[in-house]
Amino acid sequence: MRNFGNESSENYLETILLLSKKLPVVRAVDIANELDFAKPSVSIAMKNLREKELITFSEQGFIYLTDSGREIAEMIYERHLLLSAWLTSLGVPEDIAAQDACKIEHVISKESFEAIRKFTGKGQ
Amino acid sequence: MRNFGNESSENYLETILLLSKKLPVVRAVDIANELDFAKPSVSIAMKNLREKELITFSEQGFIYLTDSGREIAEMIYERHLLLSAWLTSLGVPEDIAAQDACKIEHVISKESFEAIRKFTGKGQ
DNA sequence: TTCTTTAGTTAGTTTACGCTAACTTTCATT
DNA sequence: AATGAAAGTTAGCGTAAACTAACTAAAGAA
Repeated sequence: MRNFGNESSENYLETILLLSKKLPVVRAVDIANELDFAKPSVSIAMKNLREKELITFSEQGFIYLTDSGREIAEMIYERHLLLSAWLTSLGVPEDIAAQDACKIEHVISKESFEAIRKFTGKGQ
Repeated sequence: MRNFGNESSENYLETILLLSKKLPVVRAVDIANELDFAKPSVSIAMKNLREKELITFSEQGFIYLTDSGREIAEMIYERHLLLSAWLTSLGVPEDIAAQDACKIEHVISKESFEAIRKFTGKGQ
C-alpha cells in the first residue's frame, strides 16, 4: 500500500505539459496555482524532478520538460484523455470523469490501459 | 495528491472480509501474512480501525467487522470483483487485472463504478 | 530612489504508513 | 518445571509529500 513515489511526480509532469499548451512559459507559481498547492511544495518538487533529469530550468527560471520527462508526461496525459473520454461515454458527468481519470491514470498498468484503448477503438 | 487516509484502511477491511471467508477466525497475524506486512504494522492499523469503530476484537483477540466496517469492506470487495472481471474480459492477464483492480477500487468514484457496472451488465 | 508586489527558496512541521528491535504473554513440548 | 515458538504490543525510525513562516531577489510604480 505504500506510495512508491511515482504518482506525485507524474502529476507534476502532466501539469507542466498541460500548462505548456496554455501558456508561453511555465513557472513554478503557475504549477502551484493550477494544482492549488503552496509555492514551497512546488519548489521542492521541481528540485526533485530536476535531480531526476525530468525537467530543466532556463536562466529566467522557466520550466521545460526533458525528453524523458516529456515521455512520462505524454503517457499520463494520453491516459487521462482516454480514460476521461471513456468514462464520459459511459454516462459519468465530465467533472467526475476527469477527477477519476486523474487518479486511475497513475495506477493502471500498461496492459490494462492498452486493453481499454483497443476496446474503445480509439487506438494508437 | 496527498493520501487522505482511506486507501490503507479500505485495504485492511477488504482483507479482513476476504480472510473471514477462508478462515474460521481472523487474527492480526493472518492479515500480516496475507498482505505481507510486518506484524507491528498490522497491530497499529487494527488499533486505528478499532478507534474508528470499523472492527471489534473478541476476548481471544479475534477480529470482526462492525456493521460500518463490513459495509466498506463489501463495497470495496464488490468493486474488486467487478473491476478485475471486467479487465480480464478485455484480455488483461488475470494477475495484472487483479493488481490493477486492487488500486482502482480505492480511487474510483461511486458514479464511475456504477457506470461500469451498468455497462458490463453485471449490475444488481 | 524608495516602496511594494511577485517569485522563489529555506527551515522546520505534520500526517500517513510502512519498517526493525525488543518486549510480554501464552501455550505446547520435552 | 524449563524451554521455545507464536502472537501481540511498544518504542522508535524513515520516507513521501503536503504545509506555514519567514527570508531573498527582481521588477514596477509612486
